[in-house]
Amino acid sequence: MIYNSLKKNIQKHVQLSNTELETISSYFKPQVLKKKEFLLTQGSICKFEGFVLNGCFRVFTIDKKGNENTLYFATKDWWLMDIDSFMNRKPSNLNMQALEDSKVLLINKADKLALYESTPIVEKLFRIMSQKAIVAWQRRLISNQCQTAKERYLYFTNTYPNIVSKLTDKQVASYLGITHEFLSKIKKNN
Amino acid sequence: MIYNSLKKNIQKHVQLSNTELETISSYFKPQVLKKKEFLLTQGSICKFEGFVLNGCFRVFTIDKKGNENTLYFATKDWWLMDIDSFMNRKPSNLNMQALEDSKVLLINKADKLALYESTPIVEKLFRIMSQKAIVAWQRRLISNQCQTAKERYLYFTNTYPNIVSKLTDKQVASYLGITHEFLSKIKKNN
DNA sequence: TCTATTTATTGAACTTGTTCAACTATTCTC
DNA sequence: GAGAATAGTTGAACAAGTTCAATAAATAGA
Repeated sequence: MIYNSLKKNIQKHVQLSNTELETISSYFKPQVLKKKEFLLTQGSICKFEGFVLNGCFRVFTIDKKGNENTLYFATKDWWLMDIDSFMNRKPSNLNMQALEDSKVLLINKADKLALYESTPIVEKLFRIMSQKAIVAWQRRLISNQCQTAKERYLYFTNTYPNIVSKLTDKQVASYLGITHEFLSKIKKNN
Repeated sequence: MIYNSLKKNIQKHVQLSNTELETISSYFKPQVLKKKEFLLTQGSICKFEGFVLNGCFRVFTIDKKGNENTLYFATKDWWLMDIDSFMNRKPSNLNMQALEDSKVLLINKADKLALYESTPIVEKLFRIMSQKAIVAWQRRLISNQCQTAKERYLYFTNTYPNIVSKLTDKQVASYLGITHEFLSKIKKNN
């Protein structure tokens, strides 16, 4: 059943009844994306929140200078969202691109709002998920400010070897915040 | 009334009744800190979530190499918390130090949990606050990866002139992720 | 008000990371 | 399977930021 991994993921964060779990899942619709397809492009409004069933996505921005900066990669069991764009109907700064053939579960805004109303545990779920995300973002910022590119590279490859194996060095470099040329040099004298 | 600014802040995020507002506020207790006093020190467990009534705090970590890295500054109407430590009873990685005589409102964990139970809108409140925080942390990360130290310095001083005026250059540098010597050089050829 | 301490400035040498360009290897695609 | 496009490597010159040390300025205590 395609909803199994979503349900398991939700249960990691909050305790809830099967009925609640069914209600929540029922609002999520599957969508398939081919390699290189975009789920969201910079400038458009994000109309969904997503959960990755399989495959891999890269979430990135392109700044005025034309540099790509990767915010995160999302593989199986990761969430995909641009909260600011989704909640406030703002043009997104983010691109979400499938790095391989992928499948996601999506919920649209009307359904999400309905779910918050009908199933209060969903507020708690997303409150807890958001708080965990904050902790991760704070750690990432500190790591970026205190560690060298080589240290960050080693940490990333050691922590997420199964993600790294799906990525090109260019993509890894854009996540680490360095040029791919420099990453190549880091790898050389390892 | 000391609770006014807390109430106004809450109302910015969610719509709620006066009763709810009173209930929430009633759990928060005022505490006064003198300049240089710590509200939280690295290694101890964070027993509160706080809201700044006046004064200014610096939230920072000291890494293994001994470098101070400032996560954020909190002046009037900002929240102070270490979610990971508070929720999971983990030793905190953060220090929260008053940069001047300050006053905060604090809520402890038992009361916070009681509040989530008794007053469901609090889940929504913190869900929304957390989501806004994620957006801010993502922006900060991108800014750190894509902008030069000078660009970040100019953005910070232009965006938060009233905070910057309370800070030493050393503190600003530790927020920007550069040495204070280099900040001095940036300021010179401006 | 004097002294101790912290903060800010500056320069020189150094390290980290970038840019550009040329080349090689890989992978799409038809 | 050939050609086109993309990704990875390398080197040289450069720019951004650090480190260390010495000095000056500001602040905090007593």
